[in-house]
Formats: sequence, structure tokens, C-alpha cells
Amino acid sequence: MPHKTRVLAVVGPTAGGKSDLAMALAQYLPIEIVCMDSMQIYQGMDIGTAKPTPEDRTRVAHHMLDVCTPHQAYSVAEYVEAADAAIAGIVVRGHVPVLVGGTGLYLRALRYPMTLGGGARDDAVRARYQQMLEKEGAQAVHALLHQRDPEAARTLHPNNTRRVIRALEVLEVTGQPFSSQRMPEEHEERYAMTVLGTQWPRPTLYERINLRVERMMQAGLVEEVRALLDSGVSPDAQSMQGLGYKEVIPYLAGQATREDTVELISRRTRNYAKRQLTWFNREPGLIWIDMKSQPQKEWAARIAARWHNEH
RNA sequence: GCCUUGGUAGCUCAGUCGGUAGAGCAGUAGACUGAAAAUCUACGUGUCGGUGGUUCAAUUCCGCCCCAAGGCA
Repeated sequence: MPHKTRVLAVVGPTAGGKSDLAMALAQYLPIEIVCMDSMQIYQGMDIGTAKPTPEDRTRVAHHMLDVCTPHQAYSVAEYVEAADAAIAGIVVRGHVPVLVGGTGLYLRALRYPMTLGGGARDDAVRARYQQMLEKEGAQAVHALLHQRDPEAARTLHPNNTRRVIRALEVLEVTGQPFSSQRMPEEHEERYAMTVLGTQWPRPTLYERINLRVERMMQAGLVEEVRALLDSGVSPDAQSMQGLGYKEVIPYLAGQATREDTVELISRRTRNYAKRQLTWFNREPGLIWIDMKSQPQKEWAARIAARWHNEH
């Protein structure tokens, strides 16, 4: 049996310095970066997603950026397939694959074999349940799920209509109950992955977020969003649900002040960072890196040394 | 100086016909299997501006004071 491919992952909340740490790592290891971010996937969304700069991309090869247009909808399953291929390519080149990003579900789907609904997706079915939801309410849809897949209904809150509908969709399209998807065991890991998480004191992290939002505005976030809308991207598009995008749309329409918009983006980004922390705190084997305890360069050197030692 | 309206949770405010009060947001914790920067769940004691008075009992009624906004001089 060939042993599993070794992969490094740098995860953590937004504005936690993941990309910077990865770039610092490049001074010690021959790395290539695989971005693990559900919004950096989209072309033309650079400022709001804090996408790595062209300079960084020249210095170190980056993968999984700009893989689809903002008009399209992207999914975890597509991500896993493409990211697997990117990792394989990096290994062939004799380089070290480094996953960098804050999308917890992408990480998990890459780490473990997950059924992800067994290849099922049907917009028509989805729309039908959506209609039922609007007509009969959340309780009715949940009751239907309870009838067809009691196990799934038990674990999903009736108000979480999005996932209740998804459960119904999977059942209908695949014939397999949503609840039959199980959490894989730890030994089923698909890679030999070292997962590092950037850690900051909460107040510091929140300050970093506030600062970053202000910088994004100064860097032209509003113009970026306007350009996307002008190019025909629907405000309802999946890409426009990204933080900083959905909030700027009302501002462009004159429905909010700049000040309120900045505050709203900052607040929601802080909320998001908290959700990411909840996710990563549960991530098996994750090693938190206290970013305040020593300079980033030191951390990069240590991580590289450890990488060699474990070889 | 006078009049009016306010002063209640970190913020915006509701409320108590007198029995020490509750929403939204923030915050904290959590969930998460082809939308995940999405979606969802749980958690609300604070001298009810201060001080006297009436009362068995005052955040609530009355007096005075302080602060804020507006108006009149």
C-alpha cells in the first residue's frame, strides 16, 4: 500500500494571517499553495475576498483561484475534485502542497471521504420544495422530511429550511436517505495532513477584521462590486452572498451610508470569524498556532523544521 | 431664564393603570456531508439619571436637582 500524500494545511478565521504565514513558509520549503476558500474561487472578486496579490502569485504557485465566473454556482464536491488534482500535480513536481483558507467544509471534505449527497443536485426539485416552504411554512417541510427520513429530521432544526430542503432533495434524487451519510472515522483520512490553525486573542482578531474592512473600502471594494453588477452578475448569485459584496449592493443603490455599510461588513465578518473558530475548534488533530507568541518568520521556520523531521 | 420631550441591558428602544422589567442588535457558546463568507440553534439583573416625599410597597405617582435634544425669550 503506498502511503498517503503528505499535505500541510493552514486554516483559521478571516484576517488571521493565513496567507502571510504561507508566504513566509515559502522561504523554507518548496511549497505550492492550494487556496481553500469558497469565495476566492470566483474571478473578478479580488478585493472583497482578500485574494493573494499578483506578486505573491508570481513568487509562489497558487491553485484553486479564479476557477469559475461569478455568474456560476460552485460546490464543495467540485472543489474537492479539482483540489485533489491540484495536489497530485504539486506532488509530481516534487513540491509541498499547502492548503490555505478558512472554509471549514472544504477542509473536511478534502480530509475525509464524504458522500456529499452522492452526486445529487437538482435545481427543479429544490425549487419545488422552496415553493412548498413559501406556501406552507417551515414546519410543513420539516414534517415531510420527518415522514420520509425521521433520522435526518431529528438532527435538523425546522427553521434551518435550507438544509431541510437539501435533505429532501438528496433523498428524492438518490433514493438514499440524507441521514445515511455518516461521519467517517479518523483513520479514513485521505491525506497525511498536518492542520495548523492561526490563533489570536479575540479582541486582536476583531481589530484586524475592522482594519481590513476599512482597507478594502479604500482599495476600491465598491467599484469592484459595481463592475461585477455591471457585467451582469445577479445580486442573487451565490458569489454575491459573500461578505462585503451583499452589503455593498444596497449601498450602491443608495439605501445605506458608507459608514453604516462599513460597520455592517465588519460586524458580519466578526460573526463569521466566530463561526469559523467554532468549526476549527472541532477539527480533529488541529494544532493551534499562537500568532502573538513569536514572529511569523519564526513560526514558518519551526513549521518547516518539523515538516522535515517527520519525513 | 421659561416651556416641551426624553434619560430603562454595551447600543436602539418597549413596558410597568404602583407589586423591582423585555425585544432587536451587539456579545458569548454551539451545530454543520454537492449553496458553507451560506444556513441555523441556545443564552437577557440592569443602582429602570440623582435625591426627597406619598404608600405596606416607587423604576412607575408628586417635589426638587442633574444631563441631553428641541422650542420660546
